[in-house]
Amino acid sequence: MIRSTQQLLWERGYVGTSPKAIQAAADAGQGSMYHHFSGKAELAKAAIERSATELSAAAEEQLSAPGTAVERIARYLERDRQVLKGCRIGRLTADPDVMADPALRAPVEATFRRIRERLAEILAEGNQAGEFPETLDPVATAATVAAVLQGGYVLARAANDDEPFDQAVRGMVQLLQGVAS
Amino acid sequence: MIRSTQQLLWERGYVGTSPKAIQAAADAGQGSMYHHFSGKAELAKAAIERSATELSAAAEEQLSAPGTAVERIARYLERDRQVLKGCRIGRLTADPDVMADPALRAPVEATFRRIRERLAEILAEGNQAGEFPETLDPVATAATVAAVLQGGYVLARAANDDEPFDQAVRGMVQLLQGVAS
DNA sequence: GTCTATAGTTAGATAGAC
DNA sequence: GTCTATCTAACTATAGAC
Repeated sequence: MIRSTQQLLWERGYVGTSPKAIQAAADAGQGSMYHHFSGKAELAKAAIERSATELSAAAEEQLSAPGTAVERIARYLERDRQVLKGCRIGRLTADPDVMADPALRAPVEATFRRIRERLAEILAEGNQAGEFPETLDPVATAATVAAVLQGGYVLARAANDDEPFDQAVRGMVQLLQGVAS
Repeated sequence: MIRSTQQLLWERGYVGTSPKAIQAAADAGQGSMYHHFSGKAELAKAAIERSATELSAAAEEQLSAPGTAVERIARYLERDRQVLKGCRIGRLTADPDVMADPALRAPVEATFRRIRERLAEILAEGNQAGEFPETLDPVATAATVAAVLQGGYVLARAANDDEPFDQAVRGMVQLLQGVAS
């Protein structure tokens, strides 16, 4: 049931996902759903938190791998993704009801904060290893890397084509390699 | 009425915007709305097209200004924006009903295509002026720049704070300056 | 725990008077 | 052109039986 909610939130967002749709997707009755959850918001909270955890784990997989900072970030950016489906967590920022509910926004905020911190850490390591010129700001660059991903999804969905995403990622990797050389 | 629809689409998206809400915002009756428009979709089409036109014009203002490629792009990225409200056009990519309707998706697609092309043009000019190393790919870098903006909005909304947007932009500008030096 | 019935509310639109 | 009345369906939840 949580899994079905995750899927529906990904595809249709919070406003666009009805309890009835969740029940149909999970093959569960209304009574069942309202027995286990107080309502749509609580179910969404569970689903968002699970998606957030899964996403962080997936990111860590590439980011904790060995290699230079640029290599690790490039692997993170270039990992296989379902580009046209967009980011499960990022898309929630477009949902006013999610942003308005602290319980729903918190995991979204935490996920991106963690990813930016992790990227900044890696970039700072690269800095210390002499991989980058000292002028490179790890925190700002980390935000840029995270933004390229989220923005890449937006551009790809607008175009109904993976290409803009792939270009954005390629451009970002080339820039990092450019300043690292 | 179109203006009210633009505003509501910006704040609540297509799924989250009801005809009744539009009428209330525009201080118009139902009869009036359904006289001028066949329904929600047609009204949304008009609103999206107008927002797209306005956005393209605003972008062109910075991009057509004099200066080096990096300067022009930096001015575009750093222009004053209502960051926490997100991008009026970009947020529509999270709306499955907008993406599913070719008439509604078309202006979204066209807007981003135009902006990416315009950025690529400017970067190519910078290349020809010897501003960048030859390895810089104008098309890919243009997608990266556009993505940083869209992703910056996402990060800022998730954090409920402008800062991640500003950091992402700053990181992007520094990278461009870095490869240009 | 799960089911069915019920209920108040809104979404989205049509009809016909003025 | 605009207004009010009306309509069907969906949304979100509660109640109470089993």
